Amino acid sequence: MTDYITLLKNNDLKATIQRTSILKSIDQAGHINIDEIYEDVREQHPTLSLATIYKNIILMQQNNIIIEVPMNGEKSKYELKKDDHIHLICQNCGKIQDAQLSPRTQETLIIENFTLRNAQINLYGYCQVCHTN
Amino acid sequence: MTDYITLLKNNDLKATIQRTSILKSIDQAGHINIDEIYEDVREQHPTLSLATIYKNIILMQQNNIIIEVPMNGEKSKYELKKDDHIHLICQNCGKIQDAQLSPRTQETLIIENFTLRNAQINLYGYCQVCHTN
DNA sequence: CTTCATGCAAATAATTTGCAGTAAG
DNA sequence: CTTACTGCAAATTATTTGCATGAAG
Repeated sequence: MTDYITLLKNNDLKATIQRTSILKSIDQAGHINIDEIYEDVREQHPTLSLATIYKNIILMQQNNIIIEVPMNGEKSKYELKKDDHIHLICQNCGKIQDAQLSPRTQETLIIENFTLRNAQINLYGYCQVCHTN
Repeated sequence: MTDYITLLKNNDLKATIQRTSILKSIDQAGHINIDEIYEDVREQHPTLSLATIYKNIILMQQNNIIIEVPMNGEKSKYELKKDDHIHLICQNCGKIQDAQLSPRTQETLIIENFTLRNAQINLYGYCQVCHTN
């Protein structure tokens, strides 16, 4: 269980209810977009505004607490910053699973004349449940 | 040189000036967003409207003529449909280069319990020019 | 000719901003 | 206490829609 308050303070951000709620929502969902966060946090904090979510999503990205996952044909989702990993996105049910970025894959991504800093890998296909149905 | 008219007709789309202009703009740029397409095509066709671009981008995506490339923190870009490839995105100058998706990389992406249909790989880092400066 | 595409203007959705009041440290 | 954060309303930007006119086949 991540300690959201510490996470914020380590980045010199005040630990407000709004911020910990947003982080909790992202953490629990795994991958979630702005509107879904809004719906989610409103259950506990009905006055929490969309503007606050927008402002904080930007701020937390800048502080590298959360990461944007841009999606094909829909709004970006956000996830807590974790070790490098790849996304398995089910084209049927929409579920996103995280998977390891294997050392073998990493090796194959070393490319001439390009200094790699960060690999963003999204695999689209069918998850086990949708595949077998 | 791709023949835009044939490309459109093969998909039962009328080959209008607007559509061929949009395709030409995308083709020449390699990767380009809606606003940039608009600026670009207006040079030759000042009456071509943004609404037409939006409508056609959607249509051409549905017909698999063009592909959306969602970007971190900015509007999606579009490219002509090509064989699978990966993107090398320079975090300094923003340039996007295409690179081969090597057979070795492909092999390493075979993952248990997931039926892969399409791999979207964006590598962020520094291109040769920006790296050496 | 017939059908479908375009361009415009209006509608809607998404995101950002400014600022007075409020809470964190 | 002081500074930074929030919520609201307004502003801005992005995208979609309806419809009369025009062009493609």
